[in-house]
Amino acid sequence: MTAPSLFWFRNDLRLTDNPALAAAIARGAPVIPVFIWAPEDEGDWPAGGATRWWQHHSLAELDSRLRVCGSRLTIRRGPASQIVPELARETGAQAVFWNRRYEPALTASDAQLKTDLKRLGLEVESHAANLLFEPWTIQTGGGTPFQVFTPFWRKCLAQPEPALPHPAPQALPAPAKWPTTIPLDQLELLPRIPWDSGLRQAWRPGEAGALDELQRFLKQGVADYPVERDRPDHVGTSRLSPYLHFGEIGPRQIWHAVREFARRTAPREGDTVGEPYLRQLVWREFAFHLLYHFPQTPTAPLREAFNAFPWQTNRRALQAWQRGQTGYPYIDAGMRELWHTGWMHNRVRMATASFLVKDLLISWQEGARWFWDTLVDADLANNTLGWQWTAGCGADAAPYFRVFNPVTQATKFDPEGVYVRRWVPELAKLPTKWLHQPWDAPRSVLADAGVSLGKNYPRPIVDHAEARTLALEALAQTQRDKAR
DNA sequence: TTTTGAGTTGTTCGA
DNA sequence: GTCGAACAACTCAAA
Repeated sequence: MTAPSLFWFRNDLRLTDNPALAAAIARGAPVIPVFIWAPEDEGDWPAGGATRWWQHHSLAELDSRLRVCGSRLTIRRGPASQIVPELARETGAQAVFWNRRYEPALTASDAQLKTDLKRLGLEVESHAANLLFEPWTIQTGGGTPFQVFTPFWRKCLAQPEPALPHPAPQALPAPAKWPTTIPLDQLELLPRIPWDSGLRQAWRPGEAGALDELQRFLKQGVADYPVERDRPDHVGTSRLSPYLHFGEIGPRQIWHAVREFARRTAPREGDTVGEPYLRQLVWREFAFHLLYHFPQTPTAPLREAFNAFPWQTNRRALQAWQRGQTGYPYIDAGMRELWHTGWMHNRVRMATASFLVKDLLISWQEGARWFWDTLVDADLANNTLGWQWTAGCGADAAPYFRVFNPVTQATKFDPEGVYVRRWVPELAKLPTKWLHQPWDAPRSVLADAGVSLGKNYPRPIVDHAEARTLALEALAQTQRDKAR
């Protein structure tokens, strides 16, 4: 009887295009798929509530998919440095397979574990699955990491095309005896008080959900993406971010599906259907590249001048922002969409982030923490890049004078107010003309719409024009201090 | 080494 | 109402 192999599932909860899993199967020995729940291994970034919810359902779906292949998922509780060697001993496994992770704490612990396992006489194989280009493979001509997106993008395009995705295995060879598993419920990933109904309505975690979403996007979204992606009131984006985060779909699958779609629908030379979307996919690559090369950035600004920025501590304002009670309907709509569905349209993420950082002068780290806890797609690399970009302290950041105007953004990207009415129902009856700035509405209009400012909807917690001036002064000061 | 061109997503003001 | 310029200066990447 051949000794089995362990396959350790992490952020690659899929059977399709899973190279380490394919390699484990190809080894010819029985394969034992394992998942280890170990929040303590995640360092300063243990999974937030929305992430835990998704994780639970994703694992359930993965287990049923594995069962179709004659296999099953073994679940254990961490830390992984202990559990993996323990499981190897228990099952008599000779080899361990996994796909690589790229977050600083995790690359370090994976490297350590690899060394430890080899010392125990085990074979260990790690594979590339979750990025198109691993962070160390893309370099400037000078051999340094990129800090500006466009040259990074061009360099990526100059690489050989990412490999074609592996097909999903039909079957996994089962061991003679399965190790014991913890029941999924015992991980207690689901909320005790049931606040997750909005999430359940909005999402179907798991590989099948991911593939359906990709098909939906190819059919209805990708061609109009350059315009439609800016409309939070439409479904114009891919909505693949949570699936990508958990690895229920791999970037290579998306890359080649989009390329193939573009070839079929626009066979002309030089046509760029799909390219704007692929560019966004490469922004994700850029985020991982930056996090890998600048591992301090989840908590520290890349531009050190910002260490001296006079961020305010204001619990009441922070809370108003978190709860969608700022008095700016577009901002509140976004924050409530986030709370309700675990996701927010990217257009609105920028506006809400800009509001926290520039209107309230609350640090981007506070915002990043809140997003981390509430997003189903919470991802250290993307979250860090996004917040530092908005705050103006990151790589390739927005110029400091770029302050989003919550009313202008709303009228531009939610022109009929569909988005705001969906998430801020207390304003639903306001005419569109006043919807995005109810404080300017005539009293009679407010009364007719049943809106009583300060009672059933707040007055603005700051005056945007004043806040903008203050922010610009503080930011200009930071620039001057640095220059000195 | 030095130089040059360029850089995701905006807003406001004044002509 | 529309449009272009100003809002800074810096740093990156490549020639």
